This record gives sequence, structure tokens and C-alpha cells, in this order.
Amino acid sequence: MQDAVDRLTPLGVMVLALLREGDMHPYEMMRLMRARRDDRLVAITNGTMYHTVGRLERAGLLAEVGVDREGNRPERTTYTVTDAGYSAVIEWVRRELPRVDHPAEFRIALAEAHNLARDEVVSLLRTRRDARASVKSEIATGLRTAAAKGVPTQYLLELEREESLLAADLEWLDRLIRRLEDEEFPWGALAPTTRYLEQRKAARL
Amino acid sequence: MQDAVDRLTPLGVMVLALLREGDMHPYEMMRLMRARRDDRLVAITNGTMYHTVGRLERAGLLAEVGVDREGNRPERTTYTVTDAGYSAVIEWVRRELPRVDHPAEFRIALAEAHNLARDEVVSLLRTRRDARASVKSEIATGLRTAAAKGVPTQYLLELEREESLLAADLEWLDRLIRRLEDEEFPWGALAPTTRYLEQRKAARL
DNA sequence: CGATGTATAGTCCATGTGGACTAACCAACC
DNA sequence: GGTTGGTTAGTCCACATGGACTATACATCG
Repeated sequence: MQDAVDRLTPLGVMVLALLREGDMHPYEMMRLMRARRDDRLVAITNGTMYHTVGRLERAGLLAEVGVDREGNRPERTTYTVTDAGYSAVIEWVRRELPRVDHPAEFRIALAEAHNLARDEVVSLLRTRRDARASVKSEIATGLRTAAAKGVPTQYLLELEREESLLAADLEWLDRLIRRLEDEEFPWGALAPTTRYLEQRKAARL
Repeated sequence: MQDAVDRLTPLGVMVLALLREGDMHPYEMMRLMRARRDDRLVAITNGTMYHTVGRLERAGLLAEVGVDREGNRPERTTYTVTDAGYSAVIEWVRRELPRVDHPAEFRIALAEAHNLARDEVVSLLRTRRDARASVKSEIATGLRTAAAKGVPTQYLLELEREESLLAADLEWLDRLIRRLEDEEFPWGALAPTTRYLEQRKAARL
């Protein structure tokens, strides 16, 4: 099932993670994800959602648990996540969290990092920090040599921005790692809050 | 030709912009772009490159200028950018530079901003700054209400990061706008440097 | 009351993407 | 000196994406 992880799309990961909160039909997933503004992280369209769910089912990462119908409305097929599906999420996060190319994937990995143990998250993020720092020095030397060779600044704006944002990212990352190392920082499974249950109910039906 | 701009992919824009520097065949474009690390901004693969060039040609944004062959090697088809192609780049940058969704497109628009007049760039970036600032306040209130409702921090890591990076982006953006407003800041067309010509020659053949 | 609009739940298809493949050439290796 | 490996230049195809489309139900507004 290792290659199942390779073929996971960002939306696929979020769907599997979402289904951990309870069985749902695709349309409910879309609404919940939009309500939570998960569309900041991944494009959510009808076509992609239903196609993604179909693929995940064929891969055995989720399974149908029932079809119901209300009046003359279209059928609603409800899905649940399988064990293989949930461990695929874990594997995926494990792979994407330290990686420095693929900024979009990292944001999703970070958003789903709570599925991993705190210690593992810390070590994955340390790896990322080091890789990110070396990218930063590459960009810095790139800018220096470009300046030395007389490349006009107007061609370097994007690279300068990258350097600025990278510095901010490193500061944020260091701070997060320090917080996670502190035992006071809460981490781990929690009982569903009433607020969460209300949100689910509002999105259902 | 307005809808031609709508259908431009990021790689398409970069190809058209690149062809302004001289006629090339697709394989040379790939090498030059990789040498310049344009693959930081857009994925460059064989399939997508040749397909993209084909589409641009059908749209009249670039045109074949000759086919040559060396020995028994595959033919090399050389392309040039049309007037419609170059103005499509301008239009595309004009549209993407102020926009705050689509971070990947913005990086490309910024990298190609030198194709626009400095005054226009300043005004587009001002628009972007305001939009970006309002996103920042939305995120800030989102974090406040989440904290008030007792959402555990481990679910908010990605949002916190977004807030940090947004702050850094706004600082960078303000600084860039101030620099561009200064008449001392150089802007405009330049004669090709010898360094540039050497780079081209190294990538050709 | 009929018209307009929107939410629900989903299908379908044209395009775009990325990776595998080809096939010739050149270089190094030991 | 044959064989492995990389470069050149490009084709081809399976799959993912996103947007248009369908069809029912419910609300609302003059």
C-alpha cells in the first residue's frame, strides 16, 4: 500500500482526514470544508471532489457504508475511511512535512500534523528547518553573484521576496519548534467539543 | 484575443516572455529556464512544455520560424513570439499582479513585472497591498474567535503561520512600493549585457 | 400565484499535466 | 572496444482538474 500514498492528491488527503470525524457523503464534505475555509489550502470543485472520492474508494482507502435518499432527491452515498486510508494520511504527512519544495503540500501537511505524535512532528520540522535554511543561503549567494555580475534589480524582485519570506518562515518555524518542545504545549487526541458537534450538525443535511 | 489571456497557463506566460529574448526551439527553452531556476516558479516537464508550445501556436501567440536538423538528430522547430503573444503577457501580468488568491501566479507576475511601466506596477501593487491587508485582518479575527471558542492550538498551526508570513509579505510589499516610487530606482528596457549573451550561447545547441 | 433564485446531490467532458518512452549521438571507463 | 550512462529533441498516453450541465426541492418577493 506504499504506492497508494504516492498517488494521493492534496484533496484526497484532506478528504481522508475529514472522514475520521465521521461518515459523510461527498456533498457534505464539500460544505464542511468550505465552511472551515479549507479551500484556502486546496481547490474544491464538484468534479474533482467526486472523482477523488471514486479514486480513493477504488484504492481501498475509503468505503461505501450506505446509500440513502430523501424524497425525489438524488441518492446520497455515504463513505467511511478505512484503516488503510487513515494510515495513508499519516504516511503522507510524514513525507510532506519535512519537504521544502511543494509549498502547497506543506500547508496541508501542517494542517494535518495533529494526526502525528508530537515528538515526530518536532523531528520532521527540524529536518525541514535545516533544508529551508540551506535554501535560504543558496538564494542569498544567488542574489550576491547576480548583483556582482550587474544584473539589474528589476529582474531580481521575485528572488528578493523569496528571501524575505524565507526569513520569516524560518523565524516562525523556530518558534513553533520551541513551543512544541515545551511539555506545557497541549497535544493529542481530544474529546469532540460541543462546538464541533454543532458545526457538524449545521453542515449535515 | 481577450479570452486567449484567460487560457494562458503559468508556463505559457513564461514561454512567451522568454521568447522575447530571441527565437528558440522548445528544448532550448527548457534548458534556459532550468539554468535560470525558473523551475522554482513553474513545473517544467517535457510533456507540458511541448503541449504548451503547441497550444500557444494554435492561439496565434507564437509562430514557427523554421525547422532545422543536424545529422540524424530529431528536427528542431524554432518559434518566435507574435505581437498578440507579447501583449497577452502584459495583460496576464496586469491581471495577476494585484490578485491575492493564486500565490503561484503572483510569483510569476512579479518575475515578469519588468514588462510593464513602473507607474503601473506601483498602482497594481498598491491594490494588492490593500487586498492582502484585509485578508490579514480576516485571519486575525478568525484566530481570535477560534481561541475564544476554545479551539485547541494544534488545529490552528497553519493559520498562525499564514498570519506570520502575511505580515512579512506586507512589510516586503511596502518596502518595494517605496523603492519603486523613488525615481532613483532604475526601471525600463536595457541593452542586452554580454553576460546575458553568453548565457544564451551556453544554453543554445 | 407565477417567476426568479438558490441549495442539494451529482454526472460528464474538454483540457492540461506529468511521466514513461524512443532514438540518435557523444563521452568515459577500465 | 563494447557497454554503460548522459544529453539532445521530441512523442505519447493515462490520469487529474475544473467547469458546464441536470434535475429536484425550497424560499421569497412583488
